Amino acid sequence: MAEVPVNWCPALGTVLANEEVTSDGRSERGNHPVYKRPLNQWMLRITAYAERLAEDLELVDWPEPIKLMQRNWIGRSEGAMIEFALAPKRTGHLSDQSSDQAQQNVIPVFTTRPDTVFGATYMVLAPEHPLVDQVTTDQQRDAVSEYVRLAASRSDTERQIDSRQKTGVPTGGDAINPATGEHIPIWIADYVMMGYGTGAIMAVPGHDRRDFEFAKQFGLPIIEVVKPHGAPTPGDSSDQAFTGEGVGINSANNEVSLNGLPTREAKKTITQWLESKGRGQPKVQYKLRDWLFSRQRYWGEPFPILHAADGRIVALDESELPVELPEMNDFTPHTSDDPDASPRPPLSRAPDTWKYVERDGGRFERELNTMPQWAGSCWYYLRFCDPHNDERFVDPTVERYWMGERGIDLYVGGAEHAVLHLLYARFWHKVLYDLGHVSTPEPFGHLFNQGYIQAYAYTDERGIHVDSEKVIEQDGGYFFEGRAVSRSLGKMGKSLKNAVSPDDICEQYGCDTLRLYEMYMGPLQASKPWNPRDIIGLHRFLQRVWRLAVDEHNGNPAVRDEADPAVESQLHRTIARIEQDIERQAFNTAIAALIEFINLATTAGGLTLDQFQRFALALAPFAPHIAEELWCKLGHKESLAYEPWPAFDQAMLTENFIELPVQLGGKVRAKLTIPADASVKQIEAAALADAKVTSLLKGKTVRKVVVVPGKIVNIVAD
RNA sequence: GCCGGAGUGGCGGAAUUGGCAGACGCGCCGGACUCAAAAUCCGGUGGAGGUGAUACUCCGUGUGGGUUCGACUCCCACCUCCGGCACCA
Repeated sequence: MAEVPVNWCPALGTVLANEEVTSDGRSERGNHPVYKRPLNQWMLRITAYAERLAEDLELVDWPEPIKLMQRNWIGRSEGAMIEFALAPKRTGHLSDQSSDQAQQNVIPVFTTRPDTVFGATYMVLAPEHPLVDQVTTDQQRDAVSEYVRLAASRSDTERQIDSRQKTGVPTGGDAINPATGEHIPIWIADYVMMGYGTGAIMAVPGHDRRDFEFAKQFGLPIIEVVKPHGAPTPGDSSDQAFTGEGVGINSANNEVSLNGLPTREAKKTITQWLESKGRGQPKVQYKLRDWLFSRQRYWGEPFPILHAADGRIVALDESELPVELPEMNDFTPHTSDDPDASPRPPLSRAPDTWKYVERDGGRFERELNTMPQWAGSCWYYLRFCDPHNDERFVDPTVERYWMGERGIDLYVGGAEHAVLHLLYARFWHKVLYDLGHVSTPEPFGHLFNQGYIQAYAYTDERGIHVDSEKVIEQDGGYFFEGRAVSRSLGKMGKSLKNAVSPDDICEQYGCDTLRLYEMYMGPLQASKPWNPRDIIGLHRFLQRVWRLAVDEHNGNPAVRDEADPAVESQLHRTIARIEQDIERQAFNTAIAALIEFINLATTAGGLTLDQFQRFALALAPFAPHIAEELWCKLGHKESLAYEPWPAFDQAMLTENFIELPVQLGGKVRAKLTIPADASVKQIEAAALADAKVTSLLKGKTVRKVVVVPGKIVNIVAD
């Protein structure tokens, strides 16, 4: 538990994790403004697993973009921690300070480019940095306080929006560059974040874009200490910083020189030297922050924690678990528009019988915050393996059976969970793995990302989204409550107010049709627009199936006695196609195969009982209800769910004769019907003998004949 | 700005390994059935030219180049859209 700056969302009445706040400073759910403010909250130390969370991505079969998003979020960077000593204040009285503070007269910074330390011409502290007060001189105190006050009043979002123009003020204090021994000024500026590294930087304007902009703005010295490989001379006073790797220049003192060293070696050399002087050491830094784990919500797992009157925090005994939520009439969160409203967890209104616990003669108050929704999703997949076990959350044998060698075989989920659920669950799983409760280091062996469903969204003249269900189209424009709105395509959901309830479609067409439509829209991994107009096609398909199978007048099965050979072989082909398509998660083409088959069967005059049974089994994964109904109509008492997948005969898939296109110079000019097993020589002879081909080749010389059996013939002639 | 993904008919999409671009569905057009409509069934449907109709010809997978007998598919450069991150030192 720690008092830390957290993301407070008054409109939701709760605090949120970093991962739940969008880059424009709003809540991921609901799109409400989020404010930073210090609060005492529970945190989970996910940072302790940063290294393994990044590294173990190599163990899993996941889409590369998702792995990349996690790696970026974890943000591992290698560099060095370097200590800059504070110089005695020019006008100050260092002796005034207590020895305690004097010992802390050093500012540690993290840098990925320790090799540029000779070019560090100033330092910058974040406005919130604890040393700001100490380094500031009396002359600068007013300016600094004013800047700090201003920075605090601006939200992160504002800080980002104004980021083009750098701002800052000098503190008047100096630090000593450990490499050059020179005094360099210490500034404060909000382009340095308190939340990353140490909240302070060494500024190397010659080789960092941001430092360069800042130095230009405030006329600070720029020294070049790295030149690009192969560059003849140290650069002129260039108009931008060289941030790449190169060769060290202007970088030597009496003990160490980086001149002539390539960046990689220079880093190593200078870090070793700094370490020998007790001024630094190698360091791996992560962007990942600890996970804010408290919410001011009713619906969340209560913490098994008690607070004593004297402030002590004690955990409940295992025998007292689980803590169940109290019955409450009003469990709504306390929401507000006021950024300064204080969080009031709904459980603060719980009955005293729940809220207070007597123990050893003392009265304890239960923790009133609850866990976020992610707590459940971090381990539900384990519980699903063994849901009725009342001894353990999952039996080890059962866990090994289901979670196998590398976790869940196929986990389907959207990319929006990349740095939320998929990161959190991996973290918990690793903790459980370390504690010996699960057998694999990773929970999800194979991840498949389905695409987003997109839908039209509408914004009014203020750019605010309006309920798309209430938008009407008129004279080629779109209107909401009489006002013109503009249309765009976006991810369907609450934030764009363009969600469509599937209930209406179920109502109108049935859920088999809905299911078919969703699968038929396109590839599972692709984002695709929701277009209700297309639904009718799938509904027609199911109706055609039913009409073909059942006599409309008496409701009896309508089957023929003799199988049509063309239909029979097409059925084998269809089953084979569906098998392959399911294997590669191409449900859209599998359904196309089913439709093609039914179209053929309709034209051919129906199916036999046996054919219909096989068809029903092939249809079942896509339209389970109607397939069951069909199965029943065909005379079965038991569900088809227990039937094996219909077999197909490989021999039925191969044809005796095939049609082979013949190209002349890459353009199809003729078609050949030849035995499927014809040799290359035979195909070539047949192609050259074709009447159309010979007429087109008249007066030309054949240069080359390319024959790809079963595919194509291409004749090159001039 | 950086990192990812994607651009194919009027629309959603197909083309499994470099081998007939546009499967299948929607929409649209025409026909059958009907007093009529709906539903259903049958046929047509990338564009341009061409024909009495059939033939047939040219163009065509975001743009420009390249590799190849052959490119939606591979390579280079660019454009547009979507997603993520964004002063991370």
